[in-house]
Amino acid sequence: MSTDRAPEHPDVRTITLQQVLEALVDPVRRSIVRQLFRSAADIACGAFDIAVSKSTATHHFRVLREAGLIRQHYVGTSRMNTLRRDEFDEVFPGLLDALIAAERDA
Amino acid sequence: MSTDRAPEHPDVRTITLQQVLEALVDPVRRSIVRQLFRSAADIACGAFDIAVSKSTATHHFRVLREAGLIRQHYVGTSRMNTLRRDEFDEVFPGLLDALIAAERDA
DNA sequence: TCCATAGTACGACGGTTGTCGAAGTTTGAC
DNA sequence: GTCAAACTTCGACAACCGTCGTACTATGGA
Repeated sequence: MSTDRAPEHPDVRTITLQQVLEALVDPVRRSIVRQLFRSAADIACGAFDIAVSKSTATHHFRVLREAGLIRQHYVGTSRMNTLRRDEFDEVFPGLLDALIAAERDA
Repeated sequence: MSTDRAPEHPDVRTITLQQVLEALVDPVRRSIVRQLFRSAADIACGAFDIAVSKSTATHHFRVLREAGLIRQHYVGTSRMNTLRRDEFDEVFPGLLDALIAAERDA
């Protein structure tokens, strides 16, 4: 009975720098963003290389989504993740690139 | 008896992005950085427009100093603060500008 | 229908951090 | 030498955050 499984995605223009920094100060969440940044395709929650439990991972994805950094949609039982790169860059120009560049070899 | 009042200033090249983000995720510390960014001259600790007690301010300045963002030196009883902008930009190119731009009207 | 897979929701717990006040130190001015 | 100004240091306290396990839901395949 198709419940609404589509999560809320905020308009990036309503996101504050405070939210973005709170999201990206966590190394696990930064790792998720880096993996998305490097990947051409979307990545399922379970396919990330992160060293935390599933419930913790769910928490991190929610924080990233609410900070306007990622978009999520279901494919079967898998939740796919995309970086909202272009939208984000319009509101915070240069920020994502500078952050990624700062950890190029991580 | 001139005790050594010169505080430790880390080489910016040894600073991690993690440290920088932990420093800048705090709105009070970001406000300090913004005020320094806009000012041509150095600013004494007591001359900043921040809404915290002196002991809390001391704490914030230490965090910023240890994150390689500011340089401090005494002039009389006043501790003057400078943004280590050029050095910082070399290690984290574009980051400071992007962050300042994101809160241009704050 | 039954079950495995993929995630989410909900407490709970522990460590970290921002905050303050009180007390101490250093400097410069009178 | 005395005193005020400018910070720092040192606990203490409260709030927040990342973490986990357990229980739950939804989907798709056998």
